Amino acid sequence: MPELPEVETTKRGIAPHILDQTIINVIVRDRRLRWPIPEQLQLEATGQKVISIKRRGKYILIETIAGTIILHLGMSGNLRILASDTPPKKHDHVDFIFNNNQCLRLHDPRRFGACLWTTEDPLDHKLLKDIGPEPWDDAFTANMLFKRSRNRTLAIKNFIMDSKVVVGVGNIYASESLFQAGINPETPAGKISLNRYKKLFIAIQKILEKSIQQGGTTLKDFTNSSGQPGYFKQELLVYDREGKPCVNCERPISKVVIGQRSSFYCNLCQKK
DNA sequence: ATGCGGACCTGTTAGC
DNA sequence: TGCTAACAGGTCCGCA
Repeated sequence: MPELPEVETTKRGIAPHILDQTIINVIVRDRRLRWPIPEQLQLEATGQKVISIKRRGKYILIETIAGTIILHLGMSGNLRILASDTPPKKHDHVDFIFNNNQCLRLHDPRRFGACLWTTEDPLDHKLLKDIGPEPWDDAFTANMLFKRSRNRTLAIKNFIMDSKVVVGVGNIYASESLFQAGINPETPAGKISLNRYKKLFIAIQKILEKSIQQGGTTLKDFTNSSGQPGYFKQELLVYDREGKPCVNCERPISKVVIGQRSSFYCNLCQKK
């Protein structure tokens, strides 16, 4: 479900409800996520006040003095702010109950998500320490993409989806940014010129920004922390538009599987 | 080091 | 209508 814009939308939605609030209870109903929810989380987060809510890549970090809750929504997760007495539904894995009577609830049917606890600097955590720059970091540039891609043979789509290269470009926005940049998704990353990487760099930033403004993309079931959908779907130019006319040339949009993921592109507007 | 494929899951939809 | 197969927004890990 969530790519970076959806995670950012979620973060912005929950932050005002839980910042400076104290966690009075952590209710774990189903520990089974990508990794089991640690018991230490319940023991050590209970009684702690939230001092900041951050996002790094697709991870949401809820910081307290004692440690940090690391959340990942995986493919199907969402976080909701609810009244603390709202009855749980299927796949509601964990509730954080706050002193203001609010409940932050993690729901994740496919269980690819994560809910972890660290007492170290979360950026040093195993899952976070080696990930690449944010799309708006100074470290993320066209030049960096160009240099890092030299001698790489993998498809450009897989290259930009590699979280060690840049975080936050998931399957939807990878297709969209490559369309915007006029690059065929199967092009070997190492064969793309600096000029084309400049276009791609701009496209990635622009698309992610725009999607965040629209509250993310709802394909079927993404909702923000209040249960509202995102509106970026109406701006998708190629994703899930196989056979429909290209907005530039009206040729039907093609679909190809790259790295086991569906990829959409215009065979005329996007060159290898 | 790089690149690929499998693995982890459930729910929904497409197709017979 | 009902069964089955394919597919879905992520990403870690092991192997060649």
